Amino acid sequence: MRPTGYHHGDLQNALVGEGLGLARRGGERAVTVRAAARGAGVSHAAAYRHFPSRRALLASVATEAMNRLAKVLEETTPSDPPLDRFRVLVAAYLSWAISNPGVFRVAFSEELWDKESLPRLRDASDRASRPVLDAAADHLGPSAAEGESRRLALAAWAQTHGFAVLALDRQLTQGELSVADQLPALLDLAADAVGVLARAWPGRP
Amino acid sequence: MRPTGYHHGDLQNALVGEGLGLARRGGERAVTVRAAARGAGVSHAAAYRHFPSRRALLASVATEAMNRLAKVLEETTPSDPPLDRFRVLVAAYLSWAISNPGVFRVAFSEELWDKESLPRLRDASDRASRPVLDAAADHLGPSAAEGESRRLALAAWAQTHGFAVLALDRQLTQGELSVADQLPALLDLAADAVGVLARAWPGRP
DNA sequence: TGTACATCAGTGAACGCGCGTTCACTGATGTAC
DNA sequence: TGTACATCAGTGAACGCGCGTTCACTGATGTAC
Repeated sequence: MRPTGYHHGDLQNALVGEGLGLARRGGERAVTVRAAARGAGVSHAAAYRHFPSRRALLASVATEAMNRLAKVLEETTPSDPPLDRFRVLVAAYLSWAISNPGVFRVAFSEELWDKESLPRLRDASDRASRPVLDAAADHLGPSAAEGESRRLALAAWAQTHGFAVLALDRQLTQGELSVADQLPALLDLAADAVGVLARAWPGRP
Repeated sequence: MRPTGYHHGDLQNALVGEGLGLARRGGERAVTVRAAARGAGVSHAAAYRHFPSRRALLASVATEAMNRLAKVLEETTPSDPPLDRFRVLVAAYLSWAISNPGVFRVAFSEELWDKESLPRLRDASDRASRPVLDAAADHLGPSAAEGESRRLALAAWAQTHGFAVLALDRQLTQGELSVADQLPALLDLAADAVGVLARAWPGRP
């Protein structure tokens, strides 16, 4: 539909876009039906033509967020040797999380993963974890059991996710520095730590 | 002051206790001045005799939460060999986080670490990280540089915290199982991963 | 090409909710004398 | 031991806020004929 004064044309996507902006500026709690509608220049009742509830809107925002994270990870150069791939993935994950704190948090919002399954969000999440799983499998080589490379991937992911969350929660700074200022040091530490983990992982030939 | 019908006697502590209960049941968003006062059997205006704002109440709740986590970590048996200490600490951290999800989250609430320092919360946090730092220093031995054992401690903490957060956000389950049901498998995986990390850490004699 | 009409995507007003915070107040406490 | 009084810790009502959600409605669109 072409946009007119009255009909918006693509309100559904516009609302998700606004939701991402709200998440960026204020985190999950800022993602409200009314604010998204306001941002899209539309009455808040109009949003209910496209989303049955705030939860549904938040789920779409989270799915888009998770897909963006997945895209960033997929776009890391996959031709590197496997061990370097870990470093590159860690750097991409941390950089994205720290540049997009509110959006990153919404992607993992407990509120959404709580109850029944949201298949599109689940798919986006699987997509995001694929590059790490692949790197682990490549690194351990074809002789490794599948379960073993999955364990390594989980451990590397937890390690990286932990650094991201702790940094966003200001647990790693000595006080005055902003999170972004500390990114280089953090990348060093995290990439080294994941490198140690992967290199020493049981099952490595 | 002795409690009477009119004067409560220890409202400040009672409000913090209620706040912990609210966090336990509903996470950070459930910790409100009005609900805490309600729980303590007092008008909500009364709470303002003891806390100047909701933020101040939440900070006290978070401080108490962090101190409880610290206590749990301190009470792990410190006589084990250093490498086993990591396993024990990881298990204690994860078990506590998964048994007290809402309280665990409040302890790390971004909202509180955001702005100016809250010295008592910072102290509680330092107290919680002490056992891990000590384990890292013991494990690496006296010849290791202080910075190096700090790096290992941070990496081990991030690893463990990452597992905790991912588990609470339902990122590690295949679907049907509850987080608590998966605790044994999670403990295995996380303790192994931290063990691999520590054993292989650069600088280990 | 023109028109009746079903359908769709908006509007604006309203409901009820729980919240943080403030205010003038009142009941209880403890201390100076 | 008794009493006046300052101080402290409560009460209850009120303000204003933003929210999710629903409702009857209206303007725009596109299709059957």
